[in-house]
Amino acid sequence: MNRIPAAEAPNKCSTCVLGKFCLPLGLSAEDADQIDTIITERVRLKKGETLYRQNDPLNAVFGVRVGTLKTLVVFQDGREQVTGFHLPGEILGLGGIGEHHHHANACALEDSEVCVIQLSQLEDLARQLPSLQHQFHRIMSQEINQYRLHLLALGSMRAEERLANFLLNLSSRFAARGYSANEFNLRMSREEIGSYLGMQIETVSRLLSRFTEGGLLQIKLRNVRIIDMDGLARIAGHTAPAEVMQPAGSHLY
Amino acid sequence: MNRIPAAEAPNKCSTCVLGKFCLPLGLSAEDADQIDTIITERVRLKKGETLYRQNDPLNAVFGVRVGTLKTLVVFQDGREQVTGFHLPGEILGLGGIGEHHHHANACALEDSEVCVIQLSQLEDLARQLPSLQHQFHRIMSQEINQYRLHLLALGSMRAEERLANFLLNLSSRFAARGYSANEFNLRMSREEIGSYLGMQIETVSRLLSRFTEGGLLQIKLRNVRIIDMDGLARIAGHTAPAEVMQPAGSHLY
DNA sequence: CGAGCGTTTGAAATCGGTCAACAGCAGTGG
DNA sequence: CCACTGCTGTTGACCGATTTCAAACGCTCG
Repeated sequence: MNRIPAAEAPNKCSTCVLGKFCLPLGLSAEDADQIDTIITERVRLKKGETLYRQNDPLNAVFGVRVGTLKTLVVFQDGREQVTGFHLPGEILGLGGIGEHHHHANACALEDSEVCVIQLSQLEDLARQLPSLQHQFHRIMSQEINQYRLHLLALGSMRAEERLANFLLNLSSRFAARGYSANEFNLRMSREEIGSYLGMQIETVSRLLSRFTEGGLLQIKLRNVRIIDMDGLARIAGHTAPAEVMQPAGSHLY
Repeated sequence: MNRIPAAEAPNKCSTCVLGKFCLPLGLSAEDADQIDTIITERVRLKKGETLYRQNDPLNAVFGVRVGTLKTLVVFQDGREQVTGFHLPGEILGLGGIGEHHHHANACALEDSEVCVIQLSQLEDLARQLPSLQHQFHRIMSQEINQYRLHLLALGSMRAEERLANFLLNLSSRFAARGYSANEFNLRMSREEIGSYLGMQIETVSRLLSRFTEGGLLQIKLRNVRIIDMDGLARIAGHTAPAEVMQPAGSHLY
């Protein structure tokens, strides 16, 4: 792990291309400049290095600048589960804010770099800038929502649906960042995918083979090429919660 | 649904017995008084009534005052999943703050009453009161954490473990509110439990029977009496994430 | 008292897990 | 450059947990 003082870090939040995924979203230029004052440093991680561990005291949250990280929880009995994969612009560590301790281990899947956001300074600044306060709440809420979708997948989808969903989700996140939606490299192993999706590594492998046989995609080790996006979406099934038609007058809030 | 203006509502946050689970936690008496000014009204719900629906615009979040509610998500294809059961003192609606729309339907499992917390006023007040800002973040973080635990259960536990966990979780929440940890009435049906835990209603029923045969508990319809808390905990298995021993010097945050 | 719902129980089918063997690629060192 | 080794991923056979289908039971409420 390699700490870089902010002074030596040439890139600022106010000009960062990831702004639209990250903390500065929706802030005016002046407000975004203020954020630069609280990003005290950045951290470089080599593949496999750990950013924080569960139960570590939490003084900061982290914005992914470069690379990919996974978060995973280790249980008393040694079992572990991957709880998320984090791409550039996404913020790590929010789940532990309440208890001032991290709830998961964060580990780099490839050489990565994260911005350190000191929490106390963020909270101070959020009191000055309603737009930042709002964005901070938005990001926490987004985190809740992401867990919620993952939870829905684990609770109500079959393995095949979960995996199709996972691939589509990755695809759209890459696309949002300007990469190809149809071809990308997985940064994680089959084991990590399986852990994340609540299935065994063999099941992941078998399903990927089945998708390939069905002409939905081509996969060679970690290189994925999606051939039939619609077909995959059809398998993914009930991806999104329904847009409910509102029975008039039946609800007030 | 029955709205009650604050003027007619005798109970205040500052004196509410649920304060230690709810918004006022950790606030000084003066700060808690301030909260009273933003709780504009309360809402009474009859069993089965809906407080809000997914996609409803979100202007307020809700503290459960009396009763129990469930939140559930309906998918495009009609399938639905229960995402949470909410006891007095718990706050509903946080997941939707970011998008200003509710992500789930909230529905009363029994006659209930909730406090309406106007979001814009809460955010204004949070800028004035650091302790409230902090508590608000704590509550959102707690929500993240709750989803996280549920997610871990769905992703890495067998049906038996999930159900044992669920019962223990309910038990401790009742106990925290001053009710018996060993005997309580479920407010939800087998169907709702199954949906929440990602299993079929028949599986719930069979497992409950198995627990009864094993001398772990007695259950008659919705009345549960836990006989062997330790035995149940043993089945629940890896309930909690491990308290990781920290290898010295290997992490900075 | 009967209807209807929620719950329990049984039997058969299926999905996914477990165990085991093997293939393929990567890195190491001779 | 090529064996050797180890790790990751694939595939097959079998097993078990959970689902599915079906039927019966027993509250609760009109």
